[in-house]
Amino acid sequence: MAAKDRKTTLATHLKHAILTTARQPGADLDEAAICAEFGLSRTPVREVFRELAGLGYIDLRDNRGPRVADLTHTTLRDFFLAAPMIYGAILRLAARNATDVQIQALRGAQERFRAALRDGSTPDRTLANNRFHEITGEMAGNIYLLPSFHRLLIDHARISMTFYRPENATMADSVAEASRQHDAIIDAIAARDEAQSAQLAEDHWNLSRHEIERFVMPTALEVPMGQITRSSPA
Amino acid sequence: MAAKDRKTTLATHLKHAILTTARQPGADLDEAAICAEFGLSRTPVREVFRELAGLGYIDLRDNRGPRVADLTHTTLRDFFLAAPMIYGAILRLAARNATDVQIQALRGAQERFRAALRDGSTPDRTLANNRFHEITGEMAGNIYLLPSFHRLLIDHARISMTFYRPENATMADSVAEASRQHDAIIDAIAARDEAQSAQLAEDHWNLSRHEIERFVMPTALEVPMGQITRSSPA
DNA sequence: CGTATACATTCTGTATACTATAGAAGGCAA
DNA sequence: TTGCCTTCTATAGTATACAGAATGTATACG
Repeated sequence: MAAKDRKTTLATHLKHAILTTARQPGADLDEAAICAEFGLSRTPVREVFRELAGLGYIDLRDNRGPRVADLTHTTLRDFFLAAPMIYGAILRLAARNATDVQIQALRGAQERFRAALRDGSTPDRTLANNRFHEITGEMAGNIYLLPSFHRLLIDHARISMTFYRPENATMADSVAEASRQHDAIIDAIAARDEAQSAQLAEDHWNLSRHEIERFVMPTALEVPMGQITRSSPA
Repeated sequence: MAAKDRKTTLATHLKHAILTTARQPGADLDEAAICAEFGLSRTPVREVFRELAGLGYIDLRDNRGPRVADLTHTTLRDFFLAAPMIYGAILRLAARNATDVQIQALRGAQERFRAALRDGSTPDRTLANNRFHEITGEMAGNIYLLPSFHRLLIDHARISMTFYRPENATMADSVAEASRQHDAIIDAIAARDEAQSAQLAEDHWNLSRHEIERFVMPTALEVPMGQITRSSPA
């Protein structure tokens, strides 16, 4: 019995570590080390690897250790193309199909998100936000859209790690605005207002896109030539 | 070396068998039997199971044997909602991103599809058609859309098995029309005409949808009451 | 005669031992 | 000295044995 628990623990640990970039994109996963750390033999560990690979968290290569899924400028471009469409569809369907129980779950997730904004760490905020959107996916309940949606959420979370770190007033404003949008999304879903829900998906995406653009193209350092010691994070 | 080949053989065998409904939706997979048939021990077989589960071919349940992914009225409803959007996006991106090599590959796939229509079996046609569309997915090359696209293709293939069996003139016409649409799709992609490509996706989907509707709601048997011996296939 | 419980059998899950392969390092030859 | 080939080592992959869970059947009791 304990073994199955350890296996689940490992899977959720890896998911969280990858979503929060505690394990960074492209990082190698050491099978032996993980076996030791979680008290599992190689077989179940490898099965977890395959499972996470199917979900898009990690990449498997033949005769080589698995790696955390990469996150490059190419994938980011794909992300910008796919996200608005999928997010819109998911929230529209969420408004159409959500059950009362799910709406309560979404309210709970938003409560935890707000709590994380108040007094949580950056990973806490990212995971809470991720959970909120995962629930909207469960509400939509379309088995064909969910796999793409989940992959988008994975990379959205990883990018978010940079901007749920409210280092300045602008970011703090954005995060507060995102939280307000979450509330509006809950209301639209509860009211079964598909059009409004889709509109909010677009708004929420635009806000996020703004942050992502700032992540990709950060404002240049305003330092006179010759004084720069390190370039801005890629 | 041979073992890895057998593993690959098993994976492709299962994929084909599931796509062509040789293994029917919901059917149990007997681990021991498959081990014996493909000369593999349980470990690699189970890894293949997990891989196929990630791709959407089969479902895994705890402490129970795996099953071929189900195909019910619920999933069919999801299919109708998601397919037009994803197919449209994929073909639009295919027109945008296709390389010359890929276009040649698509031409080859269409050639094989035509050959299968001429003198192939129903599974041959289904697999050839599946391959054609898989290549369009490769052309689009958007890692976030592909997982959903692949799941749609799996179930599209399984449904197609009923209507690539040209039992009457209407079906034969539809299949011929589908083939012509494939040609048009190749032309649109080669011409980098995104709008035309998206339009053809919609046309192609509508044709397919027509067949699927006939699959779901077959025309009632025109037999006087009291003479019916067996109902039409579900 | 029906139902419930206990036991047995079968199958899923895990651990460990063994095999194969890829990468690295060192040696030999040019 | 450098380039290539060979060998060695570390790691991925496979097989098998063992443990545990679930289901089905049989028997006993109500």
